[in-house]
Amino acid sequence: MQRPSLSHALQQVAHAYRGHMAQTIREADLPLPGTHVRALKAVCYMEGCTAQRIAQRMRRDKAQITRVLNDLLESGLILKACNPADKRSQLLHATPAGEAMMLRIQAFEQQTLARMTRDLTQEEVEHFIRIAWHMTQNLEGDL
Amino acid sequence: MQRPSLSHALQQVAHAYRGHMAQTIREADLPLPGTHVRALKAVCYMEGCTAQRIAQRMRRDKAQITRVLNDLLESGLILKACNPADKRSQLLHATPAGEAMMLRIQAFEQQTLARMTRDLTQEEVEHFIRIAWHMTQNLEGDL
DNA sequence: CAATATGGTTGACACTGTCAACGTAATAGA
DNA sequence: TCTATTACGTTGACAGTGTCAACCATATTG
Repeated sequence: MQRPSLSHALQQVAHAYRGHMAQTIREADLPLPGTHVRALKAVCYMEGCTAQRIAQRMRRDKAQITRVLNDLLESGLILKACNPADKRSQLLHATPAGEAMMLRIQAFEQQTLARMTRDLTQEEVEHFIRIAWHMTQNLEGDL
Repeated sequence: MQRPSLSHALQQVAHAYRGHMAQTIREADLPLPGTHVRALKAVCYMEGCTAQRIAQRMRRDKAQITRVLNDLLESGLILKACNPADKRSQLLHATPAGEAMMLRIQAFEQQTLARMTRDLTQEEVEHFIRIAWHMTQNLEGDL
């Protein structure tokens, strides 16, 4: 553990991002936890969005996705519709309220991202994203 | 949300790292959650280590640190000793069992980090760490 | 000494994440 | 076609993570 090790740096920045977003959202009286935000984002921006596809995209257990989606459903932010191509699954769509919520949250996210990268160049940020993605791929699959 | 946005990349890589470490440790039958590992690391490598200092370093609530330390105490991995300089606080030390555990876990962590960065240059990793640290700093403090 | 601040503990709670079991529906093979 | 297998979503149970508020004991300051 040198001073800023990779693992430490990773945990800190992820935690800082989560915390900042959570606080921003809380202060705006939008009671929507982080996972819900990410799921709503997926519903808004993925074509033919189903629970399974969200779970794959977020690399999360489908059980968690089910519960999050039910919360969003109860909050009136999304709707489930029959999937004509597969009666087991449901196509997900955002309601107008969901779209509006998404827009507000997007603004907060942009704000957080802007602050986070305020003195970094576009190249540095892209480099960071590329390396993060690379490391994610490297850890994928069985051990 | 372009394809790999900064927030998505960040969440994915942090999640992948956590998951990989957790699985590695679980497969080795070392029932020690991630937070416990990080706290034990702090106890092993910080001079004059107290609960407060761990909380500051990890940027976590001191309540959580208390509980984690009590778990480590019950597992016989650390010891609390009176702090002659301040009777309110306790100096933390790793037991031989704690040191041994730390060594084993360090090996797993090195393994995970090596896999994660296997096709990245030293410069790329250092660049990543520096940017991560920078972003953490940028998000610090009040909103 | 009184007021305040700090280190640590505890209780309560919300959020995150995973596993196993289940019902239903799709699909592949005999 | 009929069965076996696979896939989608749901539910229950549980472990782990993270924070807030209240509290006690000790330090520190005025």
